[in-house]
Amino acid sequence: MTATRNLDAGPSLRERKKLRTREALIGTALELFTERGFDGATLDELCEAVEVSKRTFFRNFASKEDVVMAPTQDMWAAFVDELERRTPGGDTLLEFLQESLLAAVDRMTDEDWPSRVRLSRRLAAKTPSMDAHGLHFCDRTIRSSLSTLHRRLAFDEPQDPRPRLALDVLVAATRRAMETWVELPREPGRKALADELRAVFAAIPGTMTLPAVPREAVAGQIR
Amino acid sequence: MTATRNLDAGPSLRERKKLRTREALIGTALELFTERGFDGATLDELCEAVEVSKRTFFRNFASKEDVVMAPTQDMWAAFVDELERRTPGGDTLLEFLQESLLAAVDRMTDEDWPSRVRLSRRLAAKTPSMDAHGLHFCDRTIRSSLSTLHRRLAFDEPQDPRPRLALDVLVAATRRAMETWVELPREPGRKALADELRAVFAAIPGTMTLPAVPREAVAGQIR
DNA sequence: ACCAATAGTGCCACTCAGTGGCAAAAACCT
DNA sequence: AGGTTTTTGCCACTGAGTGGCACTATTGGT
Repeated sequence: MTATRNLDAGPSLRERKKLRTREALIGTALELFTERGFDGATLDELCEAVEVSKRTFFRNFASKEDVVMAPTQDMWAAFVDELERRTPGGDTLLEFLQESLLAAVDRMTDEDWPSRVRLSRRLAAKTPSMDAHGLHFCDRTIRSSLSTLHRRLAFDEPQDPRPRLALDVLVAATRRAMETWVELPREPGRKALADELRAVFAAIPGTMTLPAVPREAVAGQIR
Repeated sequence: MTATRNLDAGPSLRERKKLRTREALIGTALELFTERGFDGATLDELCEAVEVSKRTFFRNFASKEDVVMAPTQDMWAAFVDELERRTPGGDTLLEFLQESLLAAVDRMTDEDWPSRVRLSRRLAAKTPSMDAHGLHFCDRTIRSSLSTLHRRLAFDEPQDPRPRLALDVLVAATRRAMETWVELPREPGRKALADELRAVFAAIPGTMTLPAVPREAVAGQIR
């Protein structure tokens, strides 16, 4: 008479097992690709290392790029979720988005999330197709967030491009913050990433008014 | 005694021939993919239609996506070129970037550039891998523009994220403008695109201060 | 007009990402 | 235990992209 788990929750054995192979695929992929390069290792090799069929890989991930992007995607998923839950505190939309993203980063409690993101971003920097995949995922996140915003917030006109631009600014700032965070020495964690994010966020308003000052033209003059 | 074309310029016969097959590939690709879908037509079919070997295709374009993106890429290349040539008129960086982009659009004099871009963008909207490719190209453009800006303009600190954010904003605004331009009726031309761009550019400053107003919470309340 | 150098092309075989179908196995629920 | 469902493995297949080599066309010099 095995205990029925109708209501008492807890993920089923099946689900845990699936999660475990998923995690194994992500971890091994990051190791393997970091070691031999994204193009230097084939999917067959990865699947052999994890002892899983290629078919199973594609039931977990949409593409070879996808598995590497998983850590970053977790963060963006949490961000969208935060947008869904939080109520804006009477400030500007941009501040609301920033708070939501910081909250999302704060939810990435998995111990080796930072190091995985770092490996992932470094790979993306070297592999065009992976970077493209990441960009496209950001774009999908923007669209999904946009519909959430339109559902939960009140805007004057439905065609206003400003909410969308605000999301683009947020994503750009985040990418920028990650870029510098990845290069930081001593493998910093979530906290340091949050600091980088706040620093870039603080620079946003000044972006609009930044003057364009040409370098002394004479300096380049001949003779 | 064939005329030697040492100095008298003009593209050589070889170059013109190459250009012609390149144009043929772009035009036929847009037709074919629009008709049967990006994934519905294979490269072999395209090559057969243009009477060119697949090998030749890949000498002209880096990927299947690349050929479709060519028209948009032309515009961004002109933009980078404008950044190189123009001198900022004492305004803000963002205005300088906007002027440069409008100038680039103005240089797209090829008669069927607008319709090609339209087809291209519509395909990208339906094909994730193509959209990703386009995004990645925008990112490459940003990086290239950034180094041009750092060379030609004077910024206080080299690590300042604001120039980069400004470029991100420009690209986001441009994508947004194109999105609505593509959906316009009656197949408008460059002029209409410039108008859309100006409209979105005008909305940029307001993006920073756009308030986040929650929809009446009671509306969603149960009972 | 002819020739040597060079750029561009076609063809062929190959690797590898990604997909569909079906049968085997594992986990689930009485 | 037994019947159901979910997950996996295997196999064959399509199609993108690459490398190599021989072939042709263009070019510039003589």
